[in-house]
Amino acid sequence: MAVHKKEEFTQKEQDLANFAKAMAHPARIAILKVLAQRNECICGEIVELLPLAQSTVSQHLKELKTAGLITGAVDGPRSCYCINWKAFSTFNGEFNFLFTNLKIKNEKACC
Amino acid sequence: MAVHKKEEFTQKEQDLANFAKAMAHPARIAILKVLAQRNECICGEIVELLPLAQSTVSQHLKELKTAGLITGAVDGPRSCYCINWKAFSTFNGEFNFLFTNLKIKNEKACC
DNA sequence: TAGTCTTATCGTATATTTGCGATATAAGAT
DNA sequence: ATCTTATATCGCAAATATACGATAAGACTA
Repeated sequence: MAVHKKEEFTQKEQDLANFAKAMAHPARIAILKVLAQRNECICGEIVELLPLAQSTVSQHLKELKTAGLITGAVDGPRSCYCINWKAFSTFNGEFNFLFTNLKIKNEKACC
Repeated sequence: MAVHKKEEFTQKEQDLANFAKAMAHPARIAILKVLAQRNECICGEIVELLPLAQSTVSQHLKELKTAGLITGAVDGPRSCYCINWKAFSTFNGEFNFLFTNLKIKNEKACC
């Protein structure tokens, strides 16, 4: 039964969904906010700001990195993460293409 | 252990995460696309377009409705769904506030 | 009333996510 | 070499999500 059928949708649909999924947790939104507000990269300082254990934050960072929303580099004994702005603008473009542009064509919702 | 700590984040972080979560599946992206492309409301026609069972599509529609991304109205023996454009523009605004605007302040990522 | 059509919900199996502590890893300091 | 510090990964438990078939609910039709 529970065989996930995600691969039966188009690549763009999957990409958008994956991007959204990476942001689908308040902890990851909070991490992105921290990274966006600092020009320099942040490492375990994020752990101090969040109500989560270090291992959990590390896991969230990994998910964000895997999804391509952030970049990461090892800097000696610490790790440095930054927002991947390019990925965000790609997402924003795709998102707007799918929805915001179509809004202009449509007039009113019927319900 | 696995006590979800979502409620320990700000309301805006939770709202954004919930919105993203509603879009975090290609089937729901596909449903939104269908709804966005038609001026009139669609009902079980969506089932024909997706590689999923009727009950599964109904479940996805319920999630989208619960998250506020779409509106739904019962029209006799069939149900009618429409994109909630207002919710999308709210999300877009919040999203841009958090990330796109901050991008201007920042110059270059360090990694 | 009975039949049909459309949609929602229930029950269930499986997969994935979330979270933590414990432990491993890796680099700099003593 | 050992200690410390910072981060990643492993292993586990609990919570959620995904999907389907079966069934219920509601509204038209005959």
